[in-house]
Parts: sequence; structure tokens; C-alpha cells
Amino acid sequence: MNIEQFLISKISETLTALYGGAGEAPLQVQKTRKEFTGDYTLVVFPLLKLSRLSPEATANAVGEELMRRVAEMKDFNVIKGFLNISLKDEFWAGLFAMASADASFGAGASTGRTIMVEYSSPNTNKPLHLGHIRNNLLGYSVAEILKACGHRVIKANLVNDRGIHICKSMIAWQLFSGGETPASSGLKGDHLVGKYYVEFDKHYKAEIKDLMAAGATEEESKRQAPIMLQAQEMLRRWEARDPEVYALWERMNGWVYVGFEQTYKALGVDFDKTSYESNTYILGKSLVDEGLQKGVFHRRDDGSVWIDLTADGLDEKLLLRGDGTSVYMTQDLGTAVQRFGEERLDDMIYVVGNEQNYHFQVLKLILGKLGYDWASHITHLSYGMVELPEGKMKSREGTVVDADELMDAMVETAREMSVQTGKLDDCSAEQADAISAMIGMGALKYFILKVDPRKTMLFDPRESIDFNGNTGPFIQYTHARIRSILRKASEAGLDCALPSAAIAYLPAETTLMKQVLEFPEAVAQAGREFSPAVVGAYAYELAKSFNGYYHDHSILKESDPAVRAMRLALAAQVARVISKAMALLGIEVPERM
RNA sequence: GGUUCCGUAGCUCAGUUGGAUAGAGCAGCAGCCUUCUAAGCUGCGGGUCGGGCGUUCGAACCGCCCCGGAAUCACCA
Repeated sequence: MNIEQFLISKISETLTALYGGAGEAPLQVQKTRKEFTGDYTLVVFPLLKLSRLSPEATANAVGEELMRRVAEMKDFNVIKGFLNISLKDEFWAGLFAMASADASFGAGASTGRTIMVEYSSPNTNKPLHLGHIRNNLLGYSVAEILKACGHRVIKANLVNDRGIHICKSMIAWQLFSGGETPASSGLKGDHLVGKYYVEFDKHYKAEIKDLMAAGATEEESKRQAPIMLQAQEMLRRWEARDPEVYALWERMNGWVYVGFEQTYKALGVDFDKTSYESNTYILGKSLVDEGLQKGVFHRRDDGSVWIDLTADGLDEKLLLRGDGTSVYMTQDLGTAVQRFGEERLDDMIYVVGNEQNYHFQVLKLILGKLGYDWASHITHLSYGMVELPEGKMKSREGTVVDADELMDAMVETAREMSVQTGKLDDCSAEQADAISAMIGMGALKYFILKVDPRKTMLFDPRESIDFNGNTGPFIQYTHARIRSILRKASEAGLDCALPSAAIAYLPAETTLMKQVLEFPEAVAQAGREFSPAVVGAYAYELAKSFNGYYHDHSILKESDPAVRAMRLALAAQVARVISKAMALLGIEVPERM
């Protein structure tokens, strides 16, 4: 039973008893702000018409009557038009004991809903960079949060493995590599292919420059640059399944997949279903016929098919080229129809950057016009770009922050810090490696995920990422300290249990219990908003509270065995919840650090 | 120009059904390790919540108009 709802019903009864009705406006009960005393606050301004008294008098009258009716209430205070209600410590302790015994952390029963979260969806012509990191971390975390909310979740990755951009790196490799392979040069496969993608661009630009020097216009030059023509020819041969081109394509994509696998592993993300656009790009053509029949689409004289969205404030959109080949939108429509059908999805979430807002707006609109009522169950989780101090990252200009390099640097920094503090001196090399990886990745992941997904965020590689303050390592550290206490308690054979009889709690202890109890609601909110940042903020607040408590009160040195046992149980539960919250962000927490 | 999004402390960011004196972290300054891990704790300074008008008991939040920034508006994906 939700405490707020419980209070609202009690207040409603009280108002009826006092004034003969509860008024038509819904009662406003919220958590009391930190700087005031109380657990929940009733805003009484909207009740003045009912009571025909001053705000203070109304609040006092309601407070007194509530005290008579609600056994769980400790007391109340009134400040201006705010009635602050405090509940008894035993009440909170009772709820806390129940929560501690609940291995599911308050997660409700299965909702029966199936939700697909598509994320990552990389191109196979270059390695992953910082922008992909945000995508991957968000997708993974949102999926984990939705699972914790009781949904069945399918994590999907749709690899963009075909198209002109893939042919660009292929043709450049053919022309300039001298047969270089990951095995021959030791370069990670995705980086090797990316190198030739950059190489293509270099030659392409040079050729344009030459053509323009010879008198051609810029547009002509771009169209006629020999290397571009070669890439286009390669795409045609690929679509015709030319064995030679196909073999090269398979070979180079194979290198990339080995590289991606390594990056995904380091990132700690995974997928239930990986599919490839080379298999799905044909989908959607039957939808074009369907749309034409329904009169939603129309065909132009050149044979191309369009939809007119000007009535919806948008433009005309192409769905099929004059030569009968499909475009991005056509494929996505087909893929959506297939997924909702085959997987029996209730919801579909696309984790894709906000540069594609228009695309998804159109996608939903078209599916709705075609009569698919599940179109409204598509969510584009549109996240903001990651910018550098110099501005936007650009692959071709070498201003990207490479994912592999960044992760290595983070872990290395974590290791240096451990060496500096000497905290891992008595660890084995393997343990030290594992802990450094946890901390470095924890810092990176928390840094990315604590920001509201839809906002553009700034990443400054020079200042790197902090390990102090509102950071992943701060929260991990809190966990490690608790685990250390629990180890010592266990070695000393101390009890770790909540009291069966009444016990005096410190304010900091009740506060911690209340915070722990808020975890399920934080997860639920994160699920509603598709925002890991909500879970991050929750974990930080909890860790911060515990650190203050830890500083002021000793657990192991407490002389009263019952109090000590309670404190150990409290600390253990805080550690459990921290660990669970961080897991929802894809962050591991160490036993020591 | 159309559409969508953003603008909160020097910097990075919180702040939702409209509520109390707008919060953290970093950076700066000043303290705290014979006491469970100082990656910690405590204190200080720092704000026209981009601007204006409106709605009302009450606006960072809602509405309208400006200013500034981003993305997008391809027979690319």
C-alpha cells in the first residue's frame, strides 16, 4: 500500500468529518522537503474555500483531527499553509524490515507487457565513438530498468552493414591497403576498416579539388570523382550479389564484428537479438502496395512513391525510388510491422540520437495512417549529442573520442589512483585489474548516465572525469566501505539483524530507512520517463546520506548489541540497494577499493 | 523560413500533476585522519532560473511574444 495514497484517504475522511466534504480538487500530498520537519506535507491552500479559515487554522484543525484518526502518526507541525506530518519511527522500521526481507526490491509482479528496446545499431564502416557510448549505455540501462519494472524486454541491435558508406571503406581498402588485415598489422578490425573509411574521404576530397582546378563545378566534381564512382559501382555489384564483392564485404564486416564484440564486452552491454540490414532492407515494399491501395500513398509519373504530409505540417516524403528500390524509411516501416507481428510487442523503443527526430515523427505518422493502431506505442528515445569543448565531434576530421581509447584511459586513471592511495597494494594483480576496471568504467558510465538523456551534454577529455563528488566511484566507495564493515562483523561473529522489540532510532537512521524504501518508486519513475538519470540521482543521494551517517556514528564500536545488529542490518540493506541501483545503470560495485 | 528540442551559480548538471528560503558536484577558501577505508566529512563565498508580458493565493515549471543555441526539413542511412 502506497503511503501517500493511505494518507490521502485519511485526510479525505478527516475533511468530510470536519467540513462535510473533501472538496473537488485532488488533495496535494508530497514528501516534506529536507529543510522542514516531517515526512509528508499537505498543501492546504486549496482547502481554504472548504474550511473558510486561515491557512494556519485550517492546517491545525486538519492536523489535530488526523492525529485522532491515524495511529501511525507521530505528530505534525504547521508552517504557513503547509501541514507537515510525521509518522512514527516504528512504522518506518516495520516497512523497512519488510523491504529488507524482499529479495525483489519491491519490484511488482510481471506486467505481461513485451517491450523491445533497439539500441546501438552501429554502422560497420568505423569504430564506435563517444556518441555510441551514450547510445549503448542508455539502451542497456533503460532495458534493465524496464525489466525491473516487471516488463519482458527484448534488447535488439540492428546492424547497418550495407550501403554506400560501407562500400567506401571497401573500395579504399582494395585500392590502398596492400592487403592489410587485423592479423597482419595487429590493428583491431573495426579500427582497421575505419582507417580506410577515412582514407576514402581523403582521396575523395583530393579528387574533387583536382577536378575543380580543371574547371569543373563543385557539384560536378563531387559527382564525377573517380573513387566515388568506384564506390557506387561496388554497391551495384553488391546488390547484384557479385561473388567477389560479396566475399570482400563479408570478410571486412567480419573484422568489424570481432572488434565490436570486444568493445561491447568492455562496455558491458548485450543483446537478445542482432539483425542485419542486409537481410531486412527489402522489407517494407509490400507496405508500399498496401499504402497505394489505401490511397495513403501516391505514385508519380517517374514511378516513385510518395506520401504527402503537408496537412500534418511536414513535407512530402519518398517511400520508393523511381527504380523501385527502397529507402531508409521504407525499411524501417517494414521492420516495425514485422517486429510488432512476430514478437507480439506491446511497445517499441528506439534509442536513437535526436538528429533523427524528424524520421521517427514521420515513421509514426505513416504507420498510423496505414491503420496500425500500435503506432502510438512506438517511442523514440531521443538522446542529445555529446559535444566536445571545441564543438561537435566529426568522424572525418579526427575530432571523435574513440570508445576503446576512452575506456582504456578511464581504467588506467582508476588504476593510477589506486596505486597512489595504496588501497590495492595487498591485492593480486587480477583483483587490482578487476577493481580498476570497475571504477574506471563506473566513472565513465555514471558521468554519461547521470545527465537527462534528451539533453546535449559536454565532455571535456582534458579535465577527464572526476572520481570525487557526484560520481560513480563515490557511490562505489560507499558500497566498498559498507562491505568492509560487514566482513569485519562477520569475522567477529556479530549479529546483523533488525530488532524484534522497540528500539530508539537516530534521525539519520530513520532517514536512511525512508530513503531505502523509496527505491522502487525511483525505478518506476525511471521506467516511466526512460531515464537512467533518475536512478543515478537516487543512488547518489542514498550514498551521500550514508556517508554522513558513517562519519558521525560508529557501527562496529556500538556497545549495545541490539543497536549494533540493527546498524549492521541497515548498512547491509543500503549496500544491497546501492548495488542493485548501480546494476540498473550497468555499473558494478566492488567489495573493496 | 517550417518543425522539434534546449537556455538554472565561474564550469558540469539536478529540480513534473504550479508550492515553503531554487539544490548538488567541480573549481576557490577554511577546517577534520592514535577512532568501522580521507575516492570521505564539515563550513564559507557564489543566482535578474535568457528577457518581457500574462494566468493566480503562489511560476524555474503553464500561456503568448521576443533573444540566444542545437538538430532536422535528401531518390543518404
